Amino acid sequence: MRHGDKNQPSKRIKFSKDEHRASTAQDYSSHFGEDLEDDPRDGEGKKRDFSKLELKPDHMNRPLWACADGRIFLETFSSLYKQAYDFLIAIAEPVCRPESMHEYNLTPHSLYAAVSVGLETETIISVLNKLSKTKLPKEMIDFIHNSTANYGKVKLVLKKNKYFVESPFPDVLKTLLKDDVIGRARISSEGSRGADGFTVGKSAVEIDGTHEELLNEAELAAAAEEKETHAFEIDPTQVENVKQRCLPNALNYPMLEEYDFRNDPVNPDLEVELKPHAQPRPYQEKSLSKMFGNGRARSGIIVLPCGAGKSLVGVSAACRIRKSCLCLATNAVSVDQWAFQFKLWSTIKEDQICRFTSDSKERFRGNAGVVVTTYNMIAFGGKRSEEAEKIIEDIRNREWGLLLMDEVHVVPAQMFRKVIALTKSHCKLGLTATLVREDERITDLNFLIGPKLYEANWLDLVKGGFIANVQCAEVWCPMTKEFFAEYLKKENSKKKQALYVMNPNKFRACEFLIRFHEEQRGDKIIVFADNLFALTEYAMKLRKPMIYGATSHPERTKILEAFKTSRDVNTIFLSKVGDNSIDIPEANVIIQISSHAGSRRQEAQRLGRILRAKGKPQDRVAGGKEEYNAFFYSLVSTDTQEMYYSTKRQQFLIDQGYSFKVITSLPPADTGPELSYHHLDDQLALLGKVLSAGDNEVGLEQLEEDADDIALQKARRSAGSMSAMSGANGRVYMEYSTGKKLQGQMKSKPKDPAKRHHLFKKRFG
DNA sequence: CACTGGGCAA
DNA sequence: TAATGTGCCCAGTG
Repeated sequence: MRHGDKNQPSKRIKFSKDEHRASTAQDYSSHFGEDLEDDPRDGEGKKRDFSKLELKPDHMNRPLWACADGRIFLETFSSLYKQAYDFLIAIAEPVCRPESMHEYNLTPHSLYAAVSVGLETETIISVLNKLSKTKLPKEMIDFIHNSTANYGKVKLVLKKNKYFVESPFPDVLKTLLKDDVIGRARISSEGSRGADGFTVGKSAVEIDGTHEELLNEAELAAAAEEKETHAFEIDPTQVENVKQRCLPNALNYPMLEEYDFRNDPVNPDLEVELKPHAQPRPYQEKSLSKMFGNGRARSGIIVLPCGAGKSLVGVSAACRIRKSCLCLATNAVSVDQWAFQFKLWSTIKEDQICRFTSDSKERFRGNAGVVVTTYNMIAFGGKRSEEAEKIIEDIRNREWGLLLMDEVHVVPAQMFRKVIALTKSHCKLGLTATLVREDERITDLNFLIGPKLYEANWLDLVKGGFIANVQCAEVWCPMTKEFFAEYLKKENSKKKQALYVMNPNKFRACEFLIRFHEEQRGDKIIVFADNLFALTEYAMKLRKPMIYGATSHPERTKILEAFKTSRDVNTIFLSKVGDNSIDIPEANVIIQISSHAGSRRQEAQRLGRILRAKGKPQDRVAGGKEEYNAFFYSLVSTDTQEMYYSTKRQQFLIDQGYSFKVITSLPPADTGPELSYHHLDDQLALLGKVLSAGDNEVGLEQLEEDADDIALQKARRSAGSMSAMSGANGRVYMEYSTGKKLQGQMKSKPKDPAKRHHLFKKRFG
């Protein structure tokens, strides 16, 4: 293959075949070197005048436009697209990847990531130049030089539970110590000191013969030079701040965090390996090669879409490092799943792995093991149970080979970021599908964890058949006259929301889509509603089961099991409980009726629920044309705030290259009374209900009735009756009040309905 | 074991 | 946009 494409440079190489290509600097140069000659005009003086940029004579063969401000555009129809993509994703931040033209941005952080995975300054410049239609702007070349000049000069090393800033260049350490934050973070320690006051030592450079293929020549050369190192110790609680000060946008000596795990005699080995059936897919292998590219373990972040097998990447990483591993997840369900994944993919024994959550406090036997727990458990600030206290002490005092962080986009949060300082790890690997937040903190991950090591392109994985091919659609539902009139009257955004979510036309579109997918295609459908009033109204009216926060665990399991196995249960309604960590591989259709404002992460996460590949790749290509096997509908009431939010929400997926088809004609015009709310009377009744829903001023009688209703419903659900869930008794579920006291009551199941009723009387009577 | 309350995140 | 609503976590209670 490698030799074959030399002769056919214009032929697009298949995704799976070139996964391992171009993963080192040499590969990039040699590959492009064969296709394109260096621009002969490179020696000339660089032109500053941007408007007079000249195209190279053979610009047609080159896919890039590089701008002086750091933006880079890639023509996706170029014969060199695939290789250029691999290169760009390594050195630049993808801004937007629509069908024919991608936009990337060269930033100090993206270049930090590039050099972190082994690319050298000159390689970056020469490959860019070869791919560019024009001579590279001088500004860009200077920018690359400046950004990468100090790379690799400083390391952060963990030794015997102490953190050291290490460098072969004592002058660099002096420079760093001039910084206030770093100066204050320094701890003077005893031991051998050099003339500069730094600890002097030799860095262990031993190359494992069996893994030489992982090391390229440049890295070997660099390793050979590394004879003497100087170091100073820093306060473990200041590691985060020190790393931040060293970043490209500050002192510009980004610290390398690598774990030479093969030469760590201090920490006991963990005897595990991958099972033979654990065969990483090409992109998983590629992720791992970025992490382990030079035979050591680099800290950083790997971004793979939902359903693409992030856990195998995590488990593989743990199996390569073969030291104790602390795995963090966002909730208890995830903790169970991770423990399961470790047992599924690796040879880990039952007593080497343990879960640490509020109701499962296990300890592993032996010197090394895997602990799976939650961010909450580590960061918890309150008083701990005695047992938890003991375990947490052990976790804090231990030196972890790998800190594996699931859903790593949560780590910048005030509370969760503490886990980095509270635990001592040689290597940190963060995994996520959605590296976005609606605040500005996502860039903090650069110093909290490390650079982004790899990011898969969703559409490439779709083409490879690894994730489902989803048709995304935004369904425009005009507001009914009456609902719109009320919408315009209301000041309160909450009431406005209630109106556009409950728009009868939206309900009818939803009902139509459910029927269509259930009856015509035999699909399995999830309907998402962020808002509990809408969720219950829709679910009751359509007689479908629903799961929300207060749904008990046995009940959830029962509903999911029915959805999975029963031909009669093909649609379930989920509140935002379904956004994360409920695993529903059967579903292939999503209908969103209400969402959390402009949350891009939620939108992507929900889409992720149906990304798990359905069927075999070959089944999904009909006549050479791609066929959709999953559907994602966003129902939007036109001319309302929802339109604005919807656009915002979609941005992440648009940036991944997805496009949303707009549907304006659902349900079809000739649809009549077979769908709900056909008659104006019904619509007006619904309107009345919606309008009173947001009211705190609910009469006493109403409250009492509600309390009864709620109690009855909950009792039925606890008794496990599916018919109650689906509203088969046909009675109105409940009026909804946002009154604080009532809400408190609604959340939980009263033990004795009669008594509860009495309490209500007391409270409000 | 089921439920409560305080705290946190998106 | 700010404020809000929803869900999950932990520990403590009977």
